[in-house]
Amino acid sequence: MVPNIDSSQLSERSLYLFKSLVEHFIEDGMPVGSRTLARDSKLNLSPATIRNVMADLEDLGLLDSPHISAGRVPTAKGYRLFVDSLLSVDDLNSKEVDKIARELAPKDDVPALMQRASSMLSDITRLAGVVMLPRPEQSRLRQIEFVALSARRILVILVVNEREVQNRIINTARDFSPSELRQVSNYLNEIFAGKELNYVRATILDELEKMKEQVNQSMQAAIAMAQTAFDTATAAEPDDDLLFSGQTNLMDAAQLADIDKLKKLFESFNQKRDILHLLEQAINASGIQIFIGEESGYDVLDNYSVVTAPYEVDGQILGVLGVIGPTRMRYERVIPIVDITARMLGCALNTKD
Amino acid sequence: MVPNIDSSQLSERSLYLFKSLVEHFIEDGMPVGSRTLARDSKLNLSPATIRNVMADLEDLGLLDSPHISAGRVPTAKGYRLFVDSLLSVDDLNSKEVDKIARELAPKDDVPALMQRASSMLSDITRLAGVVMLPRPEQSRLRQIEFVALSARRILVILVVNEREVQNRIINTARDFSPSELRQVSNYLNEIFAGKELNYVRATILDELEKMKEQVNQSMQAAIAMAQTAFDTATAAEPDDDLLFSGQTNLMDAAQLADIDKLKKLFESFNQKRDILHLLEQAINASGIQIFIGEESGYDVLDNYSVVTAPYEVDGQILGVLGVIGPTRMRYERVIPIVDITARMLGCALNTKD
DNA sequence: TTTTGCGCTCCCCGCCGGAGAGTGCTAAAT
DNA sequence: ATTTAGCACTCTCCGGCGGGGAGCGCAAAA
Repeated sequence: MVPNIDSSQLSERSLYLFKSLVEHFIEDGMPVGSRTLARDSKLNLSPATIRNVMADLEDLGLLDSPHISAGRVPTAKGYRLFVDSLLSVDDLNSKEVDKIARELAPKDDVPALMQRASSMLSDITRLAGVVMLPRPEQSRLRQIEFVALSARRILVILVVNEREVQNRIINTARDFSPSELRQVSNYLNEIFAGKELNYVRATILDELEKMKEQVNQSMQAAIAMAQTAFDTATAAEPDDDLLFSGQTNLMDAAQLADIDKLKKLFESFNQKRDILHLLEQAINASGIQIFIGEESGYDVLDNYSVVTAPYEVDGQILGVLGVIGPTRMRYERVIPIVDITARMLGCALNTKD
Repeated sequence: MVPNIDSSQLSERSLYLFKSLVEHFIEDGMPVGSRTLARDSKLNLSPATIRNVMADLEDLGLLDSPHISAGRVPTAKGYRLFVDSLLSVDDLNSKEVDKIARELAPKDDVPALMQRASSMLSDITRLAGVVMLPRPEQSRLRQIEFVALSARRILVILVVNEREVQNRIINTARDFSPSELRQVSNYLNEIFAGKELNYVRATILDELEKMKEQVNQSMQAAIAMAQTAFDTATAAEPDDDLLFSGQTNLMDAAQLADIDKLKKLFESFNQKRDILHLLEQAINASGIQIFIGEESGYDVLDNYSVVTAPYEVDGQILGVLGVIGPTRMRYERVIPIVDITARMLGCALNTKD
């Protein structure tokens, strides 16, 4: 892999021209020629000079030409340099900031809030939005309750993280009386409240072992029953952790050959696996993260870019959100939108506690 | 609107030719000419004769030709006649039946089962699958419980229809003691168990009024509190009642102009409104229902057909499922698949009770 | 170092012309 | 009265051709 280009390796003039070229291309999607660039840039240079510069930039792998006489187009590496060193980020339209703030008012439950955030992102950027839900590993058990539905069917309720509620219905081998159930829930709440779900699941059997002599038979059976509840509860949502929206925005300019790539992209949205892995990479890098084209390593993302930002509460990163669109996107607009949406989502989650 | 054609209005020969034409077109998507038809149909007729017949069929509005010299293509009305009177339905490949049966084994909770059914449909038909979740109006309250999370936050649990559980967290104006909560839930369970959710919501205030003198103050407050729970519970899922899958299957042959129509279709999947209305029409017509092209009245569905079947438990229709694809689909395959999936889903829902 | 001039390459578009597929019509055949 | 054969006609779908336009690279001049 050829190394990325650092802006210090290039003359000011080259950088300036490169920047206007990229901006120009992002604007109207056509390969940019030396004439156009000469006309539009304020430097008074002839097309020939600019051709020389562009030839150099092409040698560095920043530009490419679709065919020998067709103007230049930025490569993925070119976009990389552009967003890393040359981008002047827009101030956000205050109307848009207001809109985000309004939509992300902390009035809903968590899933609805996430859904909102995703729709937000896609609406404002006119691209596809994605939100990774807070990772269940960080879920702490707050309270557990049992409700007897009938003799042998018990509803197990897990209150997690102050706000989320999960429940499972369990068919038991024998009856449990209400007082037994109350006893078990008291016992479990005492030991496990505030602990991580995964920890609870892992240790609940050990506990049972330890308690073998101290508690009575029925209690043991009840705890074993509770364990199956945890097993299903913690294992049950491996695929429900990404929220997409606005995929149709990507169908706007899609032409002939693109449709096939787009189909593959949509399919990877459905399978979620690739996108999830990508976002997981972004979760630890604090701040905006940008994956450009094939450099992400996932070839469904060839010609598409992903702009992400983690959202956090009390400095604790809960998840990642972002936007997916063609590499040729208006980064200077998209970046602040993703950024502020992540912040506001953090706020919304915070004030709810 | 021109009336639909009844098969009795046409000669046997016309019908036979029409049928082979439609089958041929469904097979390979190209307009069918008189030569091809003459060759393939077992009748020994010359192309010229067949041209005459086709001209008649075109006059009746069953066929259309893209341009003057391009063979014929069925119109929506043509497809209508085809599926109503001419279709010979395939026996289903037993491997596929097995697959459906296996996937719809009643091991999951209801939402997962529905999701499975939808994926099923799209996988086997290679079209888009859709499942309408059981209508909440038919939900009967089975049990209501309160769990105190903290002084002023109460978790309300509604057990509905034996298997579904809904819950809401309510912030209350004042504290409620556990015993108060138990009192209220006992009271409500006594009165409302087995009643429809909407009925409960509508009458809970009246009840409160009636009881004004008979019960104490705290009880009244508690019931009022419970009402807010019902309001959110019954009003909260107006958009979460359709499950799509396999949309990407529709991107297969989509060409140039189609991409725009397809985008509109996808958008209407997201908004759900139109499709929901359509499926609601199908809920009362028992058995397979087919909407062909623009005859559905929704112009996003121009050039697309929807094949639906209601699914039921104990003769009680719970919802509708189906498949969406181009009008040019293999009805003889799709229809039995939708049919059997609906039946099996009914079974799966049944054995769970 | 920059510009000018020039020749070259390639895309795009419209045009033409022929092949192919299919039609409609008329007149002949059954 | 049907059915068929024959024929002229209409359209689409290439492939080839050619000019215009955009843009490049290179070399020589400024």
